[in-house]
Amino acid sequence: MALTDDAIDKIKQMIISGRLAPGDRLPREADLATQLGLSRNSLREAVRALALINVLDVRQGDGTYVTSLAPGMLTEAISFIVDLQHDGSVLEFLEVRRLLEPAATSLAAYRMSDEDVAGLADLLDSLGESPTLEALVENDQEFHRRIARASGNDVLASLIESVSGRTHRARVWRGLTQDSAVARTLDEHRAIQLALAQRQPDVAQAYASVHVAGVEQWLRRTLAEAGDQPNLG
Amino acid sequence: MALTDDAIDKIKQMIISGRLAPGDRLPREADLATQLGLSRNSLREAVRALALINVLDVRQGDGTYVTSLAPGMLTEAISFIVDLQHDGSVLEFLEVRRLLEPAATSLAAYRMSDEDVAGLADLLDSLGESPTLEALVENDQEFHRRIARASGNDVLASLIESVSGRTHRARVWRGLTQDSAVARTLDEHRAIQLALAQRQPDVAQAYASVHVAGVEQWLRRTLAEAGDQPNLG
DNA sequence: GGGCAGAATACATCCGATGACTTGGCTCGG
DNA sequence: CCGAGCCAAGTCATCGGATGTATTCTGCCC
Repeated sequence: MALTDDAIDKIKQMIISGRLAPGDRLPREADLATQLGLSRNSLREAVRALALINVLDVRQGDGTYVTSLAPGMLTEAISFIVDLQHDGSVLEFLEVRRLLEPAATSLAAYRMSDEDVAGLADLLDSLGESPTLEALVENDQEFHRRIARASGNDVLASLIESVSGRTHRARVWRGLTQDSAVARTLDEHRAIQLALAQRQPDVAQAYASVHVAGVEQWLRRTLAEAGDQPNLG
Repeated sequence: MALTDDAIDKIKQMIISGRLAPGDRLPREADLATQLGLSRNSLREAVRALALINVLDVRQGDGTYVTSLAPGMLTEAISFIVDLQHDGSVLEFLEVRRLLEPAATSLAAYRMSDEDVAGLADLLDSLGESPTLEALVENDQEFHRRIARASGNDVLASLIESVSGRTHRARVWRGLTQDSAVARTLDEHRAIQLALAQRQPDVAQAYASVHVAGVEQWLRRTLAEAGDQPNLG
């Protein structure tokens, strides 16, 4: 079907060409439809599709706007797609995460501000003695999110956040079934934070590698033992 | 707006839960609309949005199907989003590519079949003596695509393909403005192929790093000299 | 058995109408 | 003069139905 797809492409081109800048408001549905030579319904399908991947922001009663288009917007969109991957590819996502996370951690050792490094320690402290598994995983995600952001590369941070979401359930599962996992996670977080504080990129990177590889190895072993995959959902 | 968004989410959940498996055909628009309790128009918006990111495959006169959902489908969807990033983030994409590409090349040194390694040599040979810039870039992309695929990690391959698309224009630009770039690219490709053939992961990885870093450094220098960004479009 | 015409099926597109939400201005009381 | 609340305009949300178009299947004809 050419018509609606054309519309999607035209809007995309308007943005790429700069005719529509981030924050700009689009013409009314009716006007834009006329402009592009199609009906309002067809245009709406195009707009909806672009809104799903966060390119457009539709506000009822107000209008439709172009989003910031910052790399950060990649996260949600990619996460949506990533959610649909089957469990069979969790290992692949973990493998990718093992490539990205240490790199980001290394960069963060150079670039993270002293305040933010201290903030990481506070974050870890906030967990208390015997946190719930839920709180732990939440804390885990926030810890890595902050480090990814501190890498100074928004694209990298977005990708990490996206693929991490996919491995989330695996981490919960591990916490439930492997007693030592919780303590080990906490220890490794401490070690990473310390390396960041001491501005040792290589050490921070190594700990990050170990950290992700731990989950990966556990999952590999679990899958091999079980003979098939655990229900990660 | 809850209604259409709900529909998107419901379809997504049907897929995640397994009620809709890859390859399955969805009920007719009218039926599904009734099932989900909304009008055909609204449903169509939801379907269109999911089709844009390759989750659904709509065939006029036939029906709507769930795609394979293989990690490979990530590529097109992510590329679409990546296309919309502004030139300012090209460096960030290159930085990420510099993380992923060497890793994939290293893996390929272990996993690529002998035939495929030989095929890489053929691919490079096919360029001839003095290729056009267009042919070179095309050849360049195919070369890296094959290596990425050979990593055995489809998620990794998809991500590489996505971010590489974004750096494509930068590479063309470099070929146009830096005389030595063409010869250097060819040399580095040869070196990577050779390392793969000799099953030297570390060497292959190093050359891949150098290869990407070359573009990156050139772009950094160019941006610094120009004081602003070249028009990469 | 093969090919073609036509029916059946399903998506594509459009139109017009009505509802719902947001914003901003305007009125009115303090 | 200022603020609260009301009101109207603008815009998207949703619907139902009608018509066009592409694909597939079926059955007839050769």
